[in-house]
Formats: sequence, C-alpha cells, structure tokens
Amino acid sequence: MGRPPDPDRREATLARATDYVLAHGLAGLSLRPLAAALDTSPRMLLYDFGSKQELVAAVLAEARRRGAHRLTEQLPPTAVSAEEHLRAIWTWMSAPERAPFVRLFFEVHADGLAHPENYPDRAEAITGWFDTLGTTLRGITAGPGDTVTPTLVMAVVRGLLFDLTTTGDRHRTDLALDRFCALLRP
Amino acid sequence: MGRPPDPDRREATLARATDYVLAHGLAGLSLRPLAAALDTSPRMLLYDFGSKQELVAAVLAEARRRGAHRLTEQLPPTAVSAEEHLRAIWTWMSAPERAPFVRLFFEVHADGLAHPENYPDRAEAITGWFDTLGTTLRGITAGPGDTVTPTLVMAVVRGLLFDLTTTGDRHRTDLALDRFCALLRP
DNA sequence: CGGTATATGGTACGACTGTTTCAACAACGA
DNA sequence: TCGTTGTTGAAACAGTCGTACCATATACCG
Repeated sequence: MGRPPDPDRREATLARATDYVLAHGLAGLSLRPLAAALDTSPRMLLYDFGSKQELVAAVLAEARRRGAHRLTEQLPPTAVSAEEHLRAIWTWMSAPERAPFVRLFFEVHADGLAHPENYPDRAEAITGWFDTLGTTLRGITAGPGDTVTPTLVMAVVRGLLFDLTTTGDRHRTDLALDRFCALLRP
Repeated sequence: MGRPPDPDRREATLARATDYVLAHGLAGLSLRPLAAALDTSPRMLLYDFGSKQELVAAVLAEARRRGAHRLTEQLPPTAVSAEEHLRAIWTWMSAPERAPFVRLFFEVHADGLAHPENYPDRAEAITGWFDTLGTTLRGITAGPGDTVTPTLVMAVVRGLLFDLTTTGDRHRTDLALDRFCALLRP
C-alpha cells in the first residue's frame, strides 16, 4: 500500500550529475549549484544519495562504468599487432572527447594523494589494465604473468596525457608516442 | 621616519607556509588553520601577501624554487651516460623525501585542468626540462633541438610516479624503469 | 615628549557549505 | 474517504570561508 517508489529518478539524476561532474570537475563541486543545474534541489540529492560523499562515490562509479564500456567497444580486436593496439589506446585516450574523463581521472588521483582513505580501491585503476594489456600486447611482453611491460606502456600513456593536458602540444606528444613505438620494435 | 619595516617576517612565514602546504596539500588549504599552525593570524597573512591567491602563488613559487635547487645540486655531472642520468632522475624523484613535492605537483596539475587561468605559465613545468635533458641525454636524442626524446623520457618518469603514488608498488615501477632503460640501449 | 610609520589583535560581514527539520503534497490500496 | 508510503519545498542550523574595518601596540625620528 502507499505510493510506489520511483527507482528511475535516482538513476536519471545520477546520469545527469555525472555529466555535470565531467563538465565542471570534482574540485569545487557543491550541492546547490549542482541541484540548480539538474533542475532539482539539494534536498532531493540528499534524499536520493544520503550524503554528498555517497553521491560523489556514485558519480565516480558511473563515470568509470562509462569509460570502461566505451573502451571495450572501441579497441580493435586481438588480431592486430601490439603496436597498433598501443596506438589505438593513445588515439582513443588523447581524443578531445575523452578530455573530461582524463581530467576527472587526474582530479581523483590528486585527491586520493591527500585523502587515501576515501579511495580504498584506487590501485585497481592501475592494476586493472594488466589483464587487458597482457593479452593485447602479446609479443612484447615477457610471458603471460608479466606486469612490467603493461606498467611501462600505461606509464607512457599517462605521462603523455599529463603533458598533453598541460601544454596542449599534440604534435610533440604524438611524436613521443611514435618514438616509444619505435623503441618497442625489436 | 616611523617604525622600520621588517622584510624578514614575510619570508619567514613564506618558508613555513610552504612547509605547511607541502605537508597538508593545496586542496583544502584555509587561512585560519594555516595561520594557527604558523603561530600567526589570518590578518597577518593577508597583510603580508595581500590575498590568499597571492599567498598560494608565492608558496608555489617557493616550492618550485626549492625543488629546482635540490635537483641541480643532486644530479650527477654531465660526464656520466644518459642511462645513468635517467636512473638518477628516477631515483631522486621517486624517493620518499620527494613525496610532498610530487603530491603538490599533481595537485597543481589537477587544479590547472579546472582553472587554467590561474596558472598562466604552467606549460613551463613541462618544457623547462627540455634544455636540461637535451644536454644530459646527449647520445640518445636526435640532435640538439630534439624535444621528442625528453618528452618521452619525462612522460615515463611522470607516468611511473603516477603509478607509484597510487599503488605504492615500488618494485614493479622500478622494474618498469629498468625495462625502459633496456629499450633505450641500441 | 609628539609625530609617524609599520605591525597586530579583535571582530564582524556576507557568502557559502553540507545537512536537518518541519510541513505539505502525491499516489496508491482498502 | 482514509491511512500509508513516497516525494518534495522552504527554511533554518551550525559551521567555514576570504576579507575588511577599526582600534591599538610597537618602534623609530625629531
């Protein structure tokens, strides 16, 4: 009896809140401006998510879900070479459409350095690549259990993303990836 | 006539404020706790620095000054090989004593992504390395004006620092740098 | 001493924060 | 229609923020 709950509302506001965070960043996030942009109220945000902290956690989970989904459907099949895979990853991650995700990624990392207790599984954002890259980079790695090569490859990608987002110099960063690919060729 | 100004006071509080920011981070920096930790008052901080923004700018300049000073006196002379130079850079930057600087570095980068207008010369933090590395990596670079090799080298260092500060896995990141050095050998 | 400049302390302002409280409204079953 | 449950608005609470204003203290010169 009584009014039936509306589970869609929470998911809808979560989706739009994720858009907002991707657009405006995590640093200065505040409930009142967020609610205003979402045509709702801080009251409802707390009603749906309990607290700001839980809201942020839900938004980060949703953002990661989107990123992972987009990546798996974008990367080429395992048939192509390791170098082509690496180039595809760089092209995909450095594309302007991914800029909001990249910014959020760096923002979360920086906040995690100051408050590690809020991100209990933040290492997974690094180690989660090993399984995927271990297979797609087959031919470069030194065996199936090799984590060193994926570590280096992703360090290059993240380091070049750091450079690109700071300087905006796409040409130079693209050339640096070319150089790395050349080094990988035996 | 009148009471003589005390220029040392501002520098002394700047030094201690820099210590505080390196220890506590930039994100949640607030005048009142900062002043309490420095045995002074928010009133005096504004009196000496004009505004919080100028204080932060002064602190960041001081932090960069310290980092640059420490680095130039630590790196080996130009006589050693490029690989030894790279290893020295990694050893120095990944040392636990540098962790506060590294954290501040990533924090500033993340904040710069959201508010680029506050960091008009943030690209210098990247390109400033080219002159130094261009000479010390002589033998690996493709000429004196080559910016691609320093870009890749520093991307590896920053990417591995990102990994290390997230996962804390020093062994794996050290091995990844070994792998990169092996790739650099012709 | 007075005059004058720098250095401080105290306090309050206005704007913001996340959160709570109270009340009302909406949609359903009986 | 009534009770019940989910939803929503308005307002207030307790706090923090950067900053400005006003008075006072301190240290120098003449």
